[in-house]
Amino acid sequence: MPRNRRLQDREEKREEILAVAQRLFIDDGYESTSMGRIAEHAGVTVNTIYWYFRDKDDLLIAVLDRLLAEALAQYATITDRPLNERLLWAVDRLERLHGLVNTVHTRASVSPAVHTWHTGFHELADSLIADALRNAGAAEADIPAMTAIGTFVIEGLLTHRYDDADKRAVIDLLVHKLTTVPTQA
Amino acid sequence: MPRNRRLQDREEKREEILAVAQRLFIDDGYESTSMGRIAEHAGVTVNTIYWYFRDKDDLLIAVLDRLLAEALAQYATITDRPLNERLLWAVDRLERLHGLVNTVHTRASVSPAVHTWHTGFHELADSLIADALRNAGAAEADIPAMTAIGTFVIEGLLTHRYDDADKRAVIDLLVHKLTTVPTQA
DNA sequence: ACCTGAACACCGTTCAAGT
DNA sequence: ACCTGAACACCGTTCAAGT
Repeated sequence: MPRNRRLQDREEKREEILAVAQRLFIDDGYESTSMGRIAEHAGVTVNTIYWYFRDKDDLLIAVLDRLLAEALAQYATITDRPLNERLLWAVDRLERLHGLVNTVHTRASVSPAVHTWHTGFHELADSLIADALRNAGAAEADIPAMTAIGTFVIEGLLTHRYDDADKRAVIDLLVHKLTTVPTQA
Repeated sequence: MPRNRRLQDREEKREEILAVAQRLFIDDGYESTSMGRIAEHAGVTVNTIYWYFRDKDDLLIAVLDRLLAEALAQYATITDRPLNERLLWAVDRLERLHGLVNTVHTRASVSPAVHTWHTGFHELADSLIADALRNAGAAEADIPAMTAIGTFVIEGLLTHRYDDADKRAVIDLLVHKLTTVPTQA
């Protein structure tokens, strides 16, 4: 089957470039990683990368999709844990990627493709957080604003570095304040 | 007074470059603004910029200090307003600069000078928010975590675009939840 | 279909040379 | 002290040419 063999080779090569790009983007940062270095580590010429990917942002999006799929698969295994545990898990899980969070924000303002990915990502993240808040008993009217706050706190904990105790304190306080009914002091 | 004349000229030239850089950084973004375009708009050669500033990050920091001083001066005039009004003011005031927020985060991981500026900025912002929370009657033990949450929500509202009604909803909910004493539902 | 060598336009930065 | 012309090493991307 030459047709299948070909297709598999193509997929393998693409995957290899992707794996190299992912490692370099995470370890050294998107900006500090030149197409030349990716090519070098993958054992190809720069132009070859452009055969498999439209441009550097397209490569970034492919890496992001790869990471997102992996994270979602893992998240599915802990959906029964309490809300604060799940948020802490998400922050710990995504902490290695904090550089990419910034990169997405930066590139989204320049690349329409990254902007689209970013929008889609937040729709997904928002629906996950909204579901979690509903399960934790939050008032329906407050869900959209609460979801935004949850997203911002996760992003904030990712992009600014906090130690484990502080992360837990922030998340516990947030969940406690958001999911209990307030009465004026 | 040739000495003073000289000093004034120098200060004027520096200010002119700075003003051009600030406008271009805000309007077009830090990455999209080349040193060449700044020089062109300021009517000098690229090398001249390097006479007044160490490098592009140093220029960025000078712009940030300029913007911060201006914002702080304006903030001083509204310190008597309630907490949610002040937070909303800050978001509206800084919204034009949302691109620079990202830029600071990106450059902080590459330039030690920007990293130092970013750290100093957050110390200042944290102390302002902590004071505001104390005045609003927040429990002392919760202040650090609350301050982090406040910072993250402001940054989130800046970097993701929300319309006025949504911004207000998020801030009002946040302030309400943080500054009232909760009791279990 | 897949890959390359060589070029393109651009970038931030430097340096010897001028005044 | 201040400014320039010209260069440097690098960047993402393209293209004609090969197989």
